[in-house]
Amino acid sequence: MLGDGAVAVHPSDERYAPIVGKKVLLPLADRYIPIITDEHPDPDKGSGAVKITGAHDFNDYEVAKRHDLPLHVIMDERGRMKASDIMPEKYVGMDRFKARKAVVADIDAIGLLEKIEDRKIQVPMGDRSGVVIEPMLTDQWYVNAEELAKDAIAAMDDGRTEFKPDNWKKTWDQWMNNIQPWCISRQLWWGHQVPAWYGPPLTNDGYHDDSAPNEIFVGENDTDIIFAAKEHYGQDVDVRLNAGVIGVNASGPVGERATNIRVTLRRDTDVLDTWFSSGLWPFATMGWPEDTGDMKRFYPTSVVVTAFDIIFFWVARMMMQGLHLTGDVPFKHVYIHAIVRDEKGAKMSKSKGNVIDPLVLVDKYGADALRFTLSAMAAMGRDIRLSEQRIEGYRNFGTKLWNAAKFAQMNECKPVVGFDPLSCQQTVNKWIVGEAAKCASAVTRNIESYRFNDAADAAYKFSRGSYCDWYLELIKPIMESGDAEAIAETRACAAWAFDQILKTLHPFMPFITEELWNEMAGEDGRQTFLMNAEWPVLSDTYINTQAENDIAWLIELVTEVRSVRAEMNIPPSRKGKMLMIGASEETHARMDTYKEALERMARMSGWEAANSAPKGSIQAVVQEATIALPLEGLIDLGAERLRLEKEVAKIQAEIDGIDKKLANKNFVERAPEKVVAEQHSRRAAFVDELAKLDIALANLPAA
RNA sequence: GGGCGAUUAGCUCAGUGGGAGAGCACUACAUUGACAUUGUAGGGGUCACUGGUUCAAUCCCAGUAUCGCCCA
Repeated sequence: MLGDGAVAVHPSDERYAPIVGKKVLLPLADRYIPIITDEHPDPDKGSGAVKITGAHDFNDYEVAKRHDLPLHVIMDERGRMKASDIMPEKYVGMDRFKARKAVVADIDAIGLLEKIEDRKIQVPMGDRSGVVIEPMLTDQWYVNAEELAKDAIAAMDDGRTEFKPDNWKKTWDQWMNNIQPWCISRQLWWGHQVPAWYGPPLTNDGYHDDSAPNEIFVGENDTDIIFAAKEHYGQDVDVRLNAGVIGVNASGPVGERATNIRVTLRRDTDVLDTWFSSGLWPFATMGWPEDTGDMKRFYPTSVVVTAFDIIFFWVARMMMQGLHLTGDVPFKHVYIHAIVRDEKGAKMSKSKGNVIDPLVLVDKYGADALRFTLSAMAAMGRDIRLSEQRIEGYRNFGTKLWNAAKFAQMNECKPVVGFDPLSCQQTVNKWIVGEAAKCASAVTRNIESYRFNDAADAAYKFSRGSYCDWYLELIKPIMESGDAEAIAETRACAAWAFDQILKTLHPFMPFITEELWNEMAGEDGRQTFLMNAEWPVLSDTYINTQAENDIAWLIELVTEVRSVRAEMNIPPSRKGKMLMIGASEETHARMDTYKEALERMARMSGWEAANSAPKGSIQAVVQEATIALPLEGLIDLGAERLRLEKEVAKIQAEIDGIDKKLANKNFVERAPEKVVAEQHSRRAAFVDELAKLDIALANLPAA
């Protein structure tokens, strides 16, 4: 109340209309203040008249500005009533809480207190101090952000810097185009102190003129400040820098220019906003303003990785200050990564207490499992709702890798210096070399385009799917074959392919891969740490189509046989002969080549060509061939019939779908030839399979 | 009020203008074999809804519903 500058009423409020423009006497302060109209007061609340304390309330400040009301700051930085023209002497020096009570008591004492109502009001509390914060008008330093923003907006517009994913540019634009002056003064004890110094105004005779505002000197260092101060005060003036007192000492006759003037400057006690200092990070850390080698090499840098809520704070500041101070953008790309939310999808926050501590997860599952999970879930433009089960799944993947390494070691697979993947003779080796090449280029491509989930996925599929599930199984027969040359090649190739796994997985699972990298080398050791090893760049010439087709066929055959056996409940322990009906010469050759692998993986005990399936066998179709597994006595013919009929229905549904398409003239005429041809060949394959299944059904004895 | 995004398997999420996927969960079988923190196989989805564009839409466009975030 002591700092009030007016009483405001709503313009539409008839009750007060007659007295608008008049003045009222402010009790205790003994001042007259005007009655004004403004949109701010709510006529339905209380009396409908609001006292305006411009220097101590945000809303009142706006009203005061609109009506050019005086802004009386009534307390000092310790919350004590400050001596001034408007402050009654009684309250000077009084603490804010005591002063409030004293004011109420004094008003009551002079008989002006009508009533006291209990009201809930919002009071800001200091985060660290825990005390009530008083809104208070003070001098602060501002940056003309609108001006600085122009360059930053332009740099984003012309693509000198790009967002990944680019939809964040809309957010950026919206914010940058509505940017407000940036207050950079912070009342903290830590941080970069504002580089501004205040000096007393001097009259010609060398005496302090209290009525004039202080002089302000800004500079990078003490020398600059003193230089600027001498420029202002005169070269003969002794300028001193002192953190506290501001003052002047002089001697000489009054009315003349004094001699021996000594001026003490006081530095602004505020520090710079954290984001102001942080904005300097990309270049201040590299020796700027010197033209250092680091600056040349790393500025602009390639990418800044951050979260979307930091676009406003850090990214914008780095862009504005970087462009202004160095003339160039700080980075080419801004990768906005996902935010990890809690299981309910809420943003984690310390004050909410829903923070998932990564260290707890690391203790539980390992850093690699957590890191891989985050990578695998980091699809561009989407947040992560962290699922512990998924971390657990990838933890198990790490164990899988460890076991694969153990197997390789048991088989004496060690990296061979100078190993040439193209020299491989064994089909499985040719195949895994090609798979490694495809994996490496997929991981590279996806990392470069910030598609980390796809990169993690490609590395996972290769190491787990291709290498562990198939390759290691397929080389077991070779390892047991006694063929020294084939074994030597396979050992070298298995080690080489495992190295590719370690390299491509290293960004996602740095610890276990580094460890295995070291372990796999055996006593010979490695030339470098894995993290310093060369990233795999494997040419497409490593891809061998013949080997691809061979292994694709093998995988299809094994999968198909496993599937029908499982569906027919044939125990894995029961091996059986495989009869190949209508198989090509190539298939016959493949059956011989992979005999051992098939015995192991498809539970086969030898094979032979046949013209038809014997009674009581289960049958499966793989490409051009029908495979019959004569397991009389073990299979339920009724179940086998049902199974085949289900297959037939599935294939028939596919054919029906394709037929529907092909019957559509518009499709045949307007779709690209390639697409139409593809449908025809798909149909042919299905029809072929259907025919074989029909024969298989016909061969079943009636149930 | 303005802007952005989401809606796909029981759960957490990828994905694509022409044949629907992963991890986990679930079911069955398997334990002298690198691996039970396992293996093999299986079940499970009108890709939110309604219109439009297209020979063709889960995908592109518009609208609706629900949810989330940012700004005022």
